[in-house]
Amino acid sequence: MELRQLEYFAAVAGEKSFTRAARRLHVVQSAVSAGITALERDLGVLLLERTAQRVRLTEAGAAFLPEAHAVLDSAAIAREVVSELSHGVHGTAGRQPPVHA
Amino acid sequence: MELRQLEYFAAVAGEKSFTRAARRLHVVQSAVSAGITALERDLGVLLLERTAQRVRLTEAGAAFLPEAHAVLDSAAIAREVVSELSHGVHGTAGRQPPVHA
DNA sequence: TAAAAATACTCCATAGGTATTTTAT
DNA sequence: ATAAAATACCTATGGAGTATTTTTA
Repeated sequence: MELRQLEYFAAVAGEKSFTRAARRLHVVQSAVSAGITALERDLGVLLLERTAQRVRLTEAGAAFLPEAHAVLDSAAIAREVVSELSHGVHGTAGRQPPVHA
Repeated sequence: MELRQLEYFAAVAGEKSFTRAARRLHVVQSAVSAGITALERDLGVLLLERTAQRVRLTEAGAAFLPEAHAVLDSAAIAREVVSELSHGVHGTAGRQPPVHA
């Protein structure tokens, strides 16, 4: 499992399309296809049902999607924490306000 | 940021040693060194202070460590969710009990 | 036939291994 | 002299791109 693959999966699930997801991710459609396939192979389950002109979540995909988002969210927070540190925010009062505040 | 790098970082932080972390991870010491360096370059901060015979967390490293664990934990949960599904657990009652129950 | 996903290929980045060097005790 | 991390080098894997094929509505 790789963070990039989770991003691809979340994008495809959101767009319900490999092609549109690829556009949004600024990569090529075949890269998204390969990434999702690799993730599915790694997990040992199908996440997406590809019926031409429509992409649907499988049961496993539906269960996995919120977890994938959770991983991506925590990764974003991890990055923010050090970013804030190196930008001079040292207090431990609150976490969300990313820029202003 | 990659999950593998977070595993390396967590292991080094836990062992306070690149060499012992490498043993625990079943990879070679230079791989851990390279992985941590890549993570530090990606984040733009030093995470570990290497003084011969001792590895210490920097301030940024100390702040990052619990977040790294959070990412790894959520990734493990994501994996479990689909694993449980494909092993016949369909109910949505509770999450923790991984095997028995 | 049109739109979308999969596949075949090529290229390049990088992860990991071995061996060596550097550094501090 | 020892122990540990960094570095140099090599190889293999795989990620992403281009082009093409397959599929189905």
